[in-house]
Amino acid sequence: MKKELAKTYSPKDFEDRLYKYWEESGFFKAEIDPAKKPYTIVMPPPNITGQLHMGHALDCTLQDILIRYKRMAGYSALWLPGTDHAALATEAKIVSEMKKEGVTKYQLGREGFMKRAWEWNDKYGGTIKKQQRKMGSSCDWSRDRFTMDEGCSRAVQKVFMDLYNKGYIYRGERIINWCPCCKTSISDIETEYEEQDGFFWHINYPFADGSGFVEIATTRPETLLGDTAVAVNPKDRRYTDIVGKMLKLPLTDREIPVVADDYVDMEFGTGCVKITPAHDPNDFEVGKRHNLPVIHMMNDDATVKEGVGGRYAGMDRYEARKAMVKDLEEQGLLVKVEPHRHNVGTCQRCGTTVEPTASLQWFVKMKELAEPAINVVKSGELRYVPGRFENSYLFWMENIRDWCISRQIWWGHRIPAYYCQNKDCGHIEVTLDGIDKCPKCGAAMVQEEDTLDTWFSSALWPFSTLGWPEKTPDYEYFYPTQTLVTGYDIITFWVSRMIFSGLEHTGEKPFKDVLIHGLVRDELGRKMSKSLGNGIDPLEIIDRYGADALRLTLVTGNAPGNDMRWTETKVTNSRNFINKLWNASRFILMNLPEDFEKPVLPEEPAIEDKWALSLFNGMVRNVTANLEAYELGVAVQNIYDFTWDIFCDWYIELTKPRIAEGGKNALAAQNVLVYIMAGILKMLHPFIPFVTEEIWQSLPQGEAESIMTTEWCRYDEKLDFPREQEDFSKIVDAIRAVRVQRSELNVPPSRKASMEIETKETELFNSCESFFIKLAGASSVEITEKVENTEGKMTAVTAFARIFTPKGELVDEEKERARIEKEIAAVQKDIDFLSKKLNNPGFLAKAPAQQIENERAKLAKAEEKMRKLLAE
RNA sequence: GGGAGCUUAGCUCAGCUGGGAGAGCAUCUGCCUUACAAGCAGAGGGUCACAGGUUCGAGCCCUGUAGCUCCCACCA
Repeated sequence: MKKELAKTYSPKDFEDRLYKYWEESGFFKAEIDPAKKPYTIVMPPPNITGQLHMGHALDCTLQDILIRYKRMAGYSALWLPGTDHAALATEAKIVSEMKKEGVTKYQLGREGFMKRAWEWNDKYGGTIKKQQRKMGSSCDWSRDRFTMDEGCSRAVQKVFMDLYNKGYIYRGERIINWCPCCKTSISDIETEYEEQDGFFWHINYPFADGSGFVEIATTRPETLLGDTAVAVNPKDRRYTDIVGKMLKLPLTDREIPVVADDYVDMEFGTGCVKITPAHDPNDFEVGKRHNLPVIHMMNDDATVKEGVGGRYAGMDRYEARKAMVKDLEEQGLLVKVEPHRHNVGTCQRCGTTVEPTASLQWFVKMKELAEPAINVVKSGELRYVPGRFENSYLFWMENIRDWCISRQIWWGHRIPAYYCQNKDCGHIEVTLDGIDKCPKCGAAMVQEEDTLDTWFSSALWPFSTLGWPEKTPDYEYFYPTQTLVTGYDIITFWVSRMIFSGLEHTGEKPFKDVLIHGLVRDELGRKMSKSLGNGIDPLEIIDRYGADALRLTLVTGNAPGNDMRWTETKVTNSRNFINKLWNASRFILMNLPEDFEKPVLPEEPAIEDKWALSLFNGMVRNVTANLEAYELGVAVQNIYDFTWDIFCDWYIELTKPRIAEGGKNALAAQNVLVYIMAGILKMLHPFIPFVTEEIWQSLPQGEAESIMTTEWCRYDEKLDFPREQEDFSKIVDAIRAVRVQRSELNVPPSRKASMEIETKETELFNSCESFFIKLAGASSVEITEKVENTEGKMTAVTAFARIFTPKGELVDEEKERARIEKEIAAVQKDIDFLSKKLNNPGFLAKAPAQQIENERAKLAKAEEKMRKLLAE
């Protein structure tokens, strides 16, 4: 005997227990099985600084749905979990934690700091995994990985070597974005621009020969200290004669030339631009073209440098700005100050205004690597879902710039490059084995202090986690993966880099499909953020409504790639649906005979059974097709509609008379009920795994103990009953029509009424008479035959019923008349519409035959209905 | 400046390859009908942003306009 289902749905009572059961049973573990096809998803690794937020919850839910579905559909499904060391983000957190203790990372030293960082990982790396378990994630924890574990690190080193040897990695001086707070370079995409109110300072630079001034305009006057030229446009008539002249750089004793360069926009500002090659990307390029010196005027912490800074040396950049502007004003060189709104780059991690700085960094040459990554998407071999995200991906890839991969932080993969300490030799050796003597001159070698951009390791995630560069059995079987699920916000950061890395290093695309989802926003459509404090904690929702309700909410009514708003009512809707499922199961179970073992469909099912089975069968087909198309929202809607509208509202009600009657008929109905219920549970299991398992284990379904290990329902031709489906839908329509009448005539359900039904299909209606009594409140039903239409053929029939009081009078004749007239008008409108269409020669000539046939049938039906109405 | 998306019922959103507009919530009416009031039976509510075009036929395809959102680039 199966265990009994609790009276009320209370997810807390079973979710944790079931997760433990699944995990202990090893159901999440993917086996290498040559008889099965692999289906692999690698989980986007959350940061070890992370707490589960709604974005994770959504990400998690989508992946788990796909994995559970594919697992049931017969694939060897691997969902590989892991975490990301999140270099900069983690280091920033640790540093600020240390700050509270009054310790700096330099006091600890590199080794000490790394030790502390690993301790951090031990402490926090696991929290998000625990939270993912609460979500019901069926990932294979035995294959759990970390971007800095041994295998992933080896892959990183190997990739660095390979790229270096192929000439893709180089070291060079470029303008990078420097964060003075994190004291490291950050990549372009880690820089966020925000509009800020600033000023435009107009400053006169005097000519060295004392012949007047050139007026320049700048938003960052302090960078004047690094100026090495002033540029004008060569086509600018105003300035042709000053090109080549020397200027005296204010506040310094340096002289700088006027150069001509196309980069200068004549229309903007004064048409004269101060050139600071060390602190502006455009100026850097101008400087290269004109062989200008590169003068750094700032230290790592954005204070003014000793030596070039004169009396401003040691001041903070903003302090220096103030002081310099004041001095310029006193010297009469400040022309004017205009308010100016402009975009300022800030650090994604800490929000500090970044300082563009020329510096020696490691880069990956991207142009050639991007090429195959572009082609693989253009050719359709690798697909984004929805496809529109291919545009932004391709745009980025086609305009890609070299990737600055070195970071001046400690937490991460240290670059395996070694520098000869002999200045005259200067040899650089890149090696995985370490080296302490220069192979050229024998002097000591010292390893690069910098570490790699965190995305350098996550770019390898789909294959490094499967054992690459070793050709492990996992790698051979599970790679390339099938689907990558992630938000559109990290397409450039991550997805694009995985694609080119996969192609370059494994020769294969790392995945076939990229399923993109949107953001979960708050009720007002704002991004959920810590600063706004508008985030909803998934764990709190789980606590209040259960993980299933949360999961269902996150997929319902949402199309791929679209943002969704979080509202509490959506969760209650989800919970209500699950509750409905729970109670339907309880109804089925409470009436089942003790010895019921498993559902066996009756030899000759009743018409309503066939109707329900046929609709169920169609639902299975639709849901499967939608899952295959990643239309998870539509898929779940299909099941929702069938379960609530067809199964609960109609079919269960229809079986009640038979069940009350008992015996053979009852048993037939119960078999169908259990059969369909089991099917619904399976179809819903990927979406709401816990409750479906809990019910499954109480249901005598005759299959596996865990629903996780059962086989996905397939469309079954034997369950297709088009004839009965159509016939019985007429009964349903007729009952609905009676209900409408009752409602409009204010006849309460308790007041039984006698009914006259006119129909051509007397046999059908006679066989279904009992349903009118049970579901339409009929005290008696009289079915009379309506004979043929003009052509003598049977047409589709709408039954026409009239309700009488127990005494036999028509209920409320006046209202009834009004109702009929209203209906006549409606039907007339239909007829007009349809006949107009069918009299349109263009339609008849060009529309598909099937379409014309459909319209004809509809017209005939409407006309039939009209005749009946007029007969009243 | 470049690109993408959105605009459908009071609200939040679906609507697949073009064939008489859908769901949930909210509103209104009536129901404690022995699985479920976290429920049941009904009802009302839409010029599918606007203007053109293609088509026998457009929420859907094309062009343009307006408003909103996001991404990328960033002029000193």
